[in-house]
Amino acid sequence: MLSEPARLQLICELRSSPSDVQTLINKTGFSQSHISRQLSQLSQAGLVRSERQGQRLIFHADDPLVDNLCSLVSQRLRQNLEDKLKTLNA
Amino acid sequence: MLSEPARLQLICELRSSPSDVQTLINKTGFSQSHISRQLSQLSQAGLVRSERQGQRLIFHADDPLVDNLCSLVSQRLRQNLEDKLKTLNA
DNA sequence: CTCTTTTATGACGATACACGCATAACCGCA
DNA sequence: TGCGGTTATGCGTGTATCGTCATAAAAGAG
Repeated sequence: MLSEPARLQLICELRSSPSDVQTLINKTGFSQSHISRQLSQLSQAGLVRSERQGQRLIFHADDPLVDNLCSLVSQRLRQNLEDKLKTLNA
Repeated sequence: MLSEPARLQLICELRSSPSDVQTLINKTGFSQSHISRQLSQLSQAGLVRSERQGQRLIFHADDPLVDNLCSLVSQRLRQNLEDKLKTLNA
């Protein structure tokens, strides 16, 4: 799920603040249909849930699993970059 | 890296035991060139390292990051399946 | 140095899927 | 129930990348 840039971007937006599809369209520039499809996948994977608020659906992404995965990977990326810097400076 | 079935399979084999490319060919059925390419990607990502032993390269996959990621995801998958079972039984 | 074995790479077909358009299905509201 | 606005889906296209074959490059053995 997180290996697809669009999905990752969507889930990042949703983690910073739950929002409806229109907001996601504005923030990401993707088409409505594309966003809807990706959200459907994320929802089926349990990484996103939706809650109706009046006419629209508000999507949430409050699964701690994503936090854990991201911190592991980002930590590794940081370390890799630091190593490359060191070899450049040497 | 782990989202690609071939790469995931390769890294799983390597985690159970370090081996050379010929062994990986036998175990996975992929072509030599394909395995070489995927190993190159995995190596660039730091998930695999190679060590020469006589004529051949022995590839290792002893990065704890993979363990951590896999345990997180497998735990979630297990939970999801259990939930589905419960809703089926109910 | 040459030969042989092992690994890496260029080229290319096949396939999967991202992405948008058009449209259908859905749902709250009057 | 009909309407307006929101989300889902069928379909087509384009692109990335998987995977193989042929071949080059690399490195140990003789």
